[in-house]
Amino acid sequence: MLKIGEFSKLSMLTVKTLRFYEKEGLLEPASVDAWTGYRLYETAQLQLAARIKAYRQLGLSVAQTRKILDGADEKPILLEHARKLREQQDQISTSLSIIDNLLKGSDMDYQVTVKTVPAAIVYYSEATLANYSDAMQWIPAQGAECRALNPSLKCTEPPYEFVEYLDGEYRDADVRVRHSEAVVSFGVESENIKFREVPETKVLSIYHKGAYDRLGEAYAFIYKYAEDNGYRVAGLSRECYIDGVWNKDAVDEWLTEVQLPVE
Amino acid sequence: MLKIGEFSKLSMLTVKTLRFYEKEGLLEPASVDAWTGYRLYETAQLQLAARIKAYRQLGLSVAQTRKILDGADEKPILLEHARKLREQQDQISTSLSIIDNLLKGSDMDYQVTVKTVPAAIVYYSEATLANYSDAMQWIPAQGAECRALNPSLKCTEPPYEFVEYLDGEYRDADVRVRHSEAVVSFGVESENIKFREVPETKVLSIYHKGAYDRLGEAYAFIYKYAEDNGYRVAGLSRECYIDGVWNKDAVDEWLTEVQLPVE
DNA sequence: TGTTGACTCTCCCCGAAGGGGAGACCTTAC
DNA sequence: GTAAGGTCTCCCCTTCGGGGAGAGTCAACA
Repeated sequence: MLKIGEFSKLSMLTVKTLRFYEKEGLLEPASVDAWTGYRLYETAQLQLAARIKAYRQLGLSVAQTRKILDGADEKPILLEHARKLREQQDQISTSLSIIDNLLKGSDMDYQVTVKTVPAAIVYYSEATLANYSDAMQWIPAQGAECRALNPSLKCTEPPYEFVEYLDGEYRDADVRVRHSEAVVSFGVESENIKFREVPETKVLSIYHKGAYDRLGEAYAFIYKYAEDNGYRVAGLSRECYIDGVWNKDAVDEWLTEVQLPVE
Repeated sequence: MLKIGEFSKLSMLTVKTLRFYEKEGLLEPASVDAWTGYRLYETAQLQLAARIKAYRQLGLSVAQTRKILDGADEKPILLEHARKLREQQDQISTSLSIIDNLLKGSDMDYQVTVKTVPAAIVYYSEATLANYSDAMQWIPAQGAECRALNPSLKCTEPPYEFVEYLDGEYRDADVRVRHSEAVVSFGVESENIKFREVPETKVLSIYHKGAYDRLGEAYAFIYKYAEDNGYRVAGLSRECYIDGVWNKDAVDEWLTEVQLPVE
């Protein structure tokens, strides 16, 4: 019979851990001295301790380990665990490549985050604009037309409004655009205004501060970022106007989010 | 000014998380209504929120993120974090390959664990034995000789005693062996008995229960295991006799640990 | 004007897997 | 006899928020 400290040295589990495993029902001492409360282990229990240690080293939780020791089939538990480990591996690879990029490209103007944008019902309209600055007149007109068609239709709170560039490539004239704005339900359509449901979308997101003439850099950055870090582009990029001429006087306080659907 | 719920939707951070980040000094609301206590955020803070989110998605802790936001150089923090991530990756790869092995080889008699055996001072002696069963006489004789040379020298508590097979290959006759036993200090040597310090050693460990005639399977298993899972053998394997004829009558209660130094 | 439902506030407890330490008891050696 | 070291239980601590209670606030609807 071994006292807990001796068993600890032989099993390479700390005393704290042994007491914890007893509390969790993983590894009970062979006997407990009724008078002193000392835990007493047998050498034969080293085998069980090693088995527990092996499972824990694989990353299985105490609860999963207990299930297996209690006689559950270990196969599904191991398969599930392997799946989670592979997920973690992917996650770590992505993180590593992002860190590499951060360390290399010292001029990191943009911070990329991954979001999942929820599904939404939107009204939308498409147009070909002679140049970008026309958008500032065109977009409000779409909202006005929709409200004229559907006087009682509410936009979502908070608002979610975005513009997509349908050309898929950069051009500085005759830009094909689609404007969408989230609303609470479907409504009456017209030649110009249609409704549809935009599904939940995983996007890379960056914020651009300042005037729109440098938005191109943001696009270049996010596309390069997606490519460098193994994301597959899965849709048209979106521009969301958060702060702009309607609420900020200073141009360099304008804030625009650029979203790129991925995977 | 946005209420916490609106800011939460735009930033894709939960309300709980925003309050937590405020408490941690990561992201303070632009203002707090003195009367109601409501937190109010500005749209411009979405940029900061995105930055924080980006760091957190890389796996940086809140404390590290705060350091960076407080102006610390992010380069060393990122490098250190990348190192940790790579470590995790290695760990996960190993776990995955072990799980694969477990799932394939359905007859897993042995549970392998990784241990780090602490350094120790040992007395040791080497011999060539005609066959394995001679060991049962030879080993106690070494202990007796050492005690004769060093009457007051104590063995460590718990005892650590092991045998290495110096031939590096299996043979069933004329086996070259080295017996070592950990003691508390160096002592007087003889022709036969020498002292040395065994360094700390990382080993794979398995327990073998029962008679010694099947120990070969344990060796086969642990060597194959090391090879399959990317460990590099870094020394001679060791046999530690835990339970045996000296304290157990039943042969199938004998317990022997086989250790294989790796990496 | 009242009500109702949706937000928001603070405060407290919870997890996973033990680590650290206090205060009390036990064993063993000199 | 005593001093050192081992062991006991009990409590708090870690990370990053999640869940919920109880109370106060806000906005829309009747």
